[in-house]
Amino acid sequence: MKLLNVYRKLYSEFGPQHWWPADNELEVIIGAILTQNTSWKNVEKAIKNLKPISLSKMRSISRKELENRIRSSGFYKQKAERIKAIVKLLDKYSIETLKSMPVDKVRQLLLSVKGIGKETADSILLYALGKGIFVVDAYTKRIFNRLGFDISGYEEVRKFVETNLPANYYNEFHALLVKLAKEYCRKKPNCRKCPLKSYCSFYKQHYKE
DNA sequence: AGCCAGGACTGAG
DNA sequence: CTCAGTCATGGC
Repeated sequence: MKLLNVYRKLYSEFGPQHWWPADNELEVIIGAILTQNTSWKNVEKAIKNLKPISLSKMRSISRKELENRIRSSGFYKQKAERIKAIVKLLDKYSIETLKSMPVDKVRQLLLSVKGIGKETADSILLYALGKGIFVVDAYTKRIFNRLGFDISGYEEVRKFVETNLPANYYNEFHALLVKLAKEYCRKKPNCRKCPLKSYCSFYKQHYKE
């Protein structure tokens, strides 16, 4: 099973996912932090509470108030801290500046912020800054392993996709993998209807008669 | 009533 | 490098 065929199958099944759901780049960046190990539903309320907060207001807002506004997203103390940290970076490098900088350097900058790991950094690079970076998450690794791709490390998986798929597909592909996981992997019975079941080792082991 | 969400950090082995 | 514990709310 070729990776490009996986993409095609998912796209024809689900269509465009319109990621990242946000009104502007700052919202993508904040959202990337808020959604860490948290369902998107819980993040939406937090985003809503932050809507009236512009970037300039974000600098002066007290930590307590920030915590209260994002409480529904869980881990609210760390996340408030992390948002403060990324805003501090944006103080030195504007979003437009980051867009014009080399990918590797921006990735380094993001990873140097406490609370921003690889997935969050790459989400920002791809969905906020429009860089050619593929975002790997737990779903990606799980699905790939079930499809027989024997790779486990974050960078390994990322390189695998980036060498087997055109860069303009990264955006949609990650979104489609999340969609697939939500629809067919998370809830067990749905596994039977999965569009990739004929290639999935998990399906064969648990549901094939 | 648990278990899990569109993770990251820390410490231990 | 892998792995458990921690952080925390809300939906199912």
